[in-house]
Amino acid sequence: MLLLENAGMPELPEVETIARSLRPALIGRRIESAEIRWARTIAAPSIRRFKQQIKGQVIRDVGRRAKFLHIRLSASHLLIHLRMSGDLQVREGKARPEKHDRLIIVLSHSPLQASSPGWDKGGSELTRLVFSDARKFGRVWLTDRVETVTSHLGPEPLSAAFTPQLLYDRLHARRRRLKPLLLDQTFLAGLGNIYTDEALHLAKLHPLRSSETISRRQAQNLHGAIRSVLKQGIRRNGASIDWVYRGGEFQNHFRVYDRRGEPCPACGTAIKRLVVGQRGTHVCPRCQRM
DNA sequence: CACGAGACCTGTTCGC
DNA sequence: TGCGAACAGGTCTCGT
Repeated sequence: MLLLENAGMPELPEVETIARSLRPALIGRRIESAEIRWARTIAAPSIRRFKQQIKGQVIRDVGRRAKFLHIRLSASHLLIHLRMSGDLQVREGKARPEKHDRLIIVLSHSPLQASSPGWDKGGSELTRLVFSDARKFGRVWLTDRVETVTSHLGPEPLSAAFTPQLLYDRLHARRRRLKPLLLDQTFLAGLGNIYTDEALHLAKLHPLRSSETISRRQAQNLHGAIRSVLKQGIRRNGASIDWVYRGGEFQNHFRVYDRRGEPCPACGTAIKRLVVGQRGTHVCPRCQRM
């Protein structure tokens, strides 16, 4: 039995990593059926229509928009948000469903695409795309128009449209503390708790700084820092910590996140943990002053 | 508009 | 060892 496991978690680099690993395994496969094991996982449409509409569609591409996984089908789009504990796996073979499996999509095996030659010669083995999610926060949409789900999102931080000037303008259009603002997906789409802390430290900005006080120079630094930490995260296949561990290794390169009491990589001062907007927040008290 | 608290959920780790 | 508290990568809604 082949298991294609992923870094099951939430921020942009992790979702990008998952999209890249799933793409070759899924493109060209046909959906035979869908089994929903936790009803609330399906955000839209109704479970009945979801099952009915997804059946028979062919997977054309796998990509990402912000933290949404975007699976383009022949006649519609499957959008998946992993939230806190979601994970996507391609499973081959007939193992029993696991405890946290919330949605199981049965795929027909295309003989031209056998992922492991010599295995599964007859194409009789089942292949499944499984959405597992211990905390049940994750959501899945099946829709004709991607924008019905993603229209509220701000700019993609790695796109050409996201410029230092744009960031500066958006920061000055608001009067909010930097950390919650960067986590706000309508302001910028893709950052989560880890990469926000990392970017603010790299830019030497305090998470409580008010957005309209940021200078052009600081906005430029923040812009560079955001792109830098996201690219690094992708290069390292995302971050994996605690019990939701999978393949990434960016956790071995954190500057401040989850490093309370450890030395700042820039100046050696002990990292502090505070709570901002109910989220654990990590700062170097020396590098990041108000 | 900005912000805090509470919800939604389960599992692991911490502190006594 | 046991047990409740605290905490977790996200986002939504409500009240101030």
